[in-house]
Amino acid sequence: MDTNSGITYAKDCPSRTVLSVLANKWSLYVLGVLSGNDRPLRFTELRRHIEGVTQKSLTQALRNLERDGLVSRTIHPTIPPRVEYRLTDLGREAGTLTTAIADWSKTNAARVHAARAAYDARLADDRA
Amino acid sequence: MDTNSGITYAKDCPSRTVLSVLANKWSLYVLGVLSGNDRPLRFTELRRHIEGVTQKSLTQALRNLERDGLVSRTIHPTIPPRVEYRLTDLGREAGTLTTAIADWSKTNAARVHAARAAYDARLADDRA
DNA sequence: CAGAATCCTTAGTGATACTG
DNA sequence: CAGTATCACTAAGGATTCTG
Repeated sequence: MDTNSGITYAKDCPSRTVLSVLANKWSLYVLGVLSGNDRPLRFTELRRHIEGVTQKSLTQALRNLERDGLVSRTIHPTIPPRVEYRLTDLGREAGTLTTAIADWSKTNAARVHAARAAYDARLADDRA
Repeated sequence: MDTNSGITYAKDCPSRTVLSVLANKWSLYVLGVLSGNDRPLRFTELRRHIEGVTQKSLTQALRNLERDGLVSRTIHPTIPPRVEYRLTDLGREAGTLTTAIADWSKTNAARVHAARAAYDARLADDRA
């Protein structure tokens, strides 16, 4: 009997595997960008929209998302090659959620940064 | 002029600083657990609810969340010491969003795992 | 263009021991 | 109890080079 009605995240909880993909810096951005565009995007386009991501990290994020069925990858065997990424239905659902987080982050960034500055100031005081 | 109406995540975008905290494995769980309980939780309680987290990682996650004003930390100067963690108003908002993600992960874990298995099987085929 | 492969640096994680 | 401190280790990330 647990008197606590709250949530417990067990090690083998299947949701944790899913969360590990979503709780990733670049995955969040990829979902965000693809959600914001209804047309499929090419690799370099995607990369242009996510400043600071390296080709390696973006490739990896896209592979993980593809693997989990959130993103589909279409290769057009032309020269030069053309690869397009789009959200699957599953990905669109997830995108809605992660976009909500991104939006919240944007509108509350000031509050968070203020809290952070105050915290850091307090720390500096304590050290002095 | 950009013909693309989509989102771009600039390097200096303030939301990215916020996202870096939320896009963290343990932070998500902490917010989830604290959202699920309306009473404040102690360190070890929190840890019991998040299987597999080390004391170091949990401490770090809690510090980051406290720093960003999402979690408040109350020290009761008793012996033995008693430290309680609770969500701030800001944290409660964020918790709603991250809990939505956790819930989605839980209900869709099967679909994701199926996609993953299919992907891995295809890979194995290609290698053969 | 869209990557794969390589090397290298650093950040994250775990285990252990110690403290107010 | 709720941490801090330290060391060892692994995994993630960056820079660069190469290829169909």
